[in-house]
Amino acid sequence: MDLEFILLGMLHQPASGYDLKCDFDAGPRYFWSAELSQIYPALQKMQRRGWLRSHRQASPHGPERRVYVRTAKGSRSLHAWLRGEPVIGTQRLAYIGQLIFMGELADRARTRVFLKRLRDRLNAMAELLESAERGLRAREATTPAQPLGHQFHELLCLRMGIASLRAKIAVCDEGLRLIRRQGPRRPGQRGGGK
Amino acid sequence: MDLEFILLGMLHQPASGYDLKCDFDAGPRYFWSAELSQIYPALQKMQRRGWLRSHRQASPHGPERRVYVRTAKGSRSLHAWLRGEPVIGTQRLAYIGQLIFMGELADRARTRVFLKRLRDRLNAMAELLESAERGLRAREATTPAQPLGHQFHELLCLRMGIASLRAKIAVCDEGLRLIRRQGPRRPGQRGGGK
DNA sequence: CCACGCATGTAATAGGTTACATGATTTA
DNA sequence: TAAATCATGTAACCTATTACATGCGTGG
Repeated sequence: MDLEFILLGMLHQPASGYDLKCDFDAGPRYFWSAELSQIYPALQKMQRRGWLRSHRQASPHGPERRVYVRTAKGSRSLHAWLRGEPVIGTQRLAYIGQLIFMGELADRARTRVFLKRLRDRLNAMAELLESAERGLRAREATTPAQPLGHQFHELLCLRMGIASLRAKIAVCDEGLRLIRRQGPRRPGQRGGGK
Repeated sequence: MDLEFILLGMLHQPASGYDLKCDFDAGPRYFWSAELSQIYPALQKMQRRGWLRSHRQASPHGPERRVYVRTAKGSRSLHAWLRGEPVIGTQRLAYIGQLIFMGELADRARTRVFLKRLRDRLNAMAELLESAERGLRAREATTPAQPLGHQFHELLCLRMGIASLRAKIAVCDEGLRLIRRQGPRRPGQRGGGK
């Protein structure tokens, strides 16, 4: 259900299924993702329900496109969702599970490598969002935009993603510092040194 | 697949499907969740694969329990997963979608209410994790534990969750401040005043 | 001509939630 | 005795990923 509302939101201007997939992959949509094989049937279903209209359109680069347009009914559905309670949704952060259970290996070198790799991954995501933020700020400088309009909301979302990632990265670094402070011991070696 | 490894990790000591479900609901497992109807078949499948053994055991509180124990083969599988790359997994944060598209409503009172509610929800989760952290630190004070053992890893995970939530809450507050600074205008009213 | 990007779809499978069926023990 | 907690499971459904099928247009 939520996917449909998100597609509805992304259709503030007409777009094809392919366009929407590109939007999902474009980084700022870090909070959700979907495959084409999920998007196409969803759009068809939404059209049957009267939330969208569509028409075929020639493409300059390839085969004919099917462009979807949101109807008034679709807008009403979206707005009802927006006015509702915040939908928390689900997280499946397998890396947290790996980190919790990694104590079992009792191998601080492993934990160190893991934390470094995790930090790198999180950092790469953060940099993506940060470049999107810079892009948004640049657009803001040229076009004035209304005081608390779309750009304000998009900026908040980006900052939330960035802040969350940076906070996690800081905890990785904290963990790495603690390991370093304990000195380089291999598994099997028993502790005792200050 | 990841669910199975997480169950394997949770089975560092023998447990029933019901026990594991309680663990998932107990907060510290904020990063993942599963229903009983998913857990029971998963355990059966893992037993068929030789990762677990199980035996029936009378319960003092109700019907007979089926208690699962991890085998050496199960431990090897888990450890291979732990030594592998960090698994990023998926997020489906519908509330970020709501916030992005909320610009369309052009109703700052709505955005304000939404941000307040979101902050409250995130705060409730953070408090849950913080109480788990206090509990862990209390246990740490009594039992010494090895330098970088299970408690170290669990603490890192808790801190990561807490830090991420607190960072998001700070962005909510930042958004609320910006809205307040713009003064209380209703939708339809056009901006302009400094 | 082949690889790549553009473009739309279906089929098979895996992962996850909600609803249902059953029954024991404890507590109000 | 009714409700709550403990306990295990299946069935139906929804959501999501991977694999497959098709075909246009551009550039090497």
